[in-house]
Amino acid sequence: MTEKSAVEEAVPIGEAAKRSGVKVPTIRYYEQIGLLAAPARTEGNRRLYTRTDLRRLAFVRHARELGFDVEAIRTLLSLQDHPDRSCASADAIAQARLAEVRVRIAKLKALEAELTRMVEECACGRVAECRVIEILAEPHRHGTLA
Amino acid sequence: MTEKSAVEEAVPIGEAAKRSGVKVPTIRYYEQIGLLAAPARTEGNRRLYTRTDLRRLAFVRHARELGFDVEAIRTLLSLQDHPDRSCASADAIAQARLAEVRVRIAKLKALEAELTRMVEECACGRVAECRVIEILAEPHRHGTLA
DNA sequence: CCTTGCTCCTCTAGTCGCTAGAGGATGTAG
DNA sequence: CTACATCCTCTAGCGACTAGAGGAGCAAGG
Repeated sequence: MTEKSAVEEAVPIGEAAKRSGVKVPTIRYYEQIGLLAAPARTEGNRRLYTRTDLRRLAFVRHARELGFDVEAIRTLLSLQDHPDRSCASADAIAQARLAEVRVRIAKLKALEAELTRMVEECACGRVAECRVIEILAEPHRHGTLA
Repeated sequence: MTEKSAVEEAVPIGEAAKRSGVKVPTIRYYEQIGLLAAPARTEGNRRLYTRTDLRRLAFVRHARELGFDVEAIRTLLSLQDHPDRSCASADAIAQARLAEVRVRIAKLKALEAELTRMVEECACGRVAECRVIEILAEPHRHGTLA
């Protein structure tokens, strides 16, 4: 340690990755696509992340975990920068995402049911009488599933 | 109609797309990656799909709807061609997929809960007191979700 | 016969959100 | 001073398509 406890504002990208749980190349990628602003650099051209940068990074990570796409996160970040504005659009984005998630869950449950039927009925003999293959081969009306 | 009802074996790619519910470029793509064998062609170099081809196409579509990846479908198709073999690997593939689906469902339910909390608590005032933004900004232990 | 307009052909490049690797510079500890 | 870790930029790849350019074939109407 040279002189930590006192000031020690900014950390290099590896530390930022560790603290945020976002991988190093991913952080650089976010910067490249303009999702995160380019941080300050050292003399030696290395990125230095301040506490503020780290907070944004954590925000992005959390939002990605919730499945928001990059465009949505861009909007959410810019909303965060304007606390006086109405949060109606943030709400709309979250609601839209919630609707998507519910649709996905419903579809996956239908899949689960069909897959369960497949594996339960498979007596694991020859392919000729295999329910898995049979069900897949069945004539199938379009768009029932997925 | 020139002479339909009698023989009328093969259809062009557009018809195949309509009947299978797989889009034209996707059918060509499946051929390109070797998931489907190249069908016969007319003198004028157009693809002609027989009933057998259409059956395979429907099989692939159904499998994709169930979320099997192309590699899994390759295996399932080759199993279908050997009805005398054991169907254990078909069963294994389906079981693996079922496990994946269950994991996805569990994760999505966690997401749903968190998103629901967000939108329910959002009083839709200013961003400053918006729960959606607030929750995203919260310090967050890694890997709880997703 | 000829044009119109549809389907078809091949080929390349783009999508999304990363991830991997090459090839090199910089920083730090022993 | 020499390892070695970490950092830099840049390009290419992943899966499963999708979009578009640029052209050929074909059936039907005038």
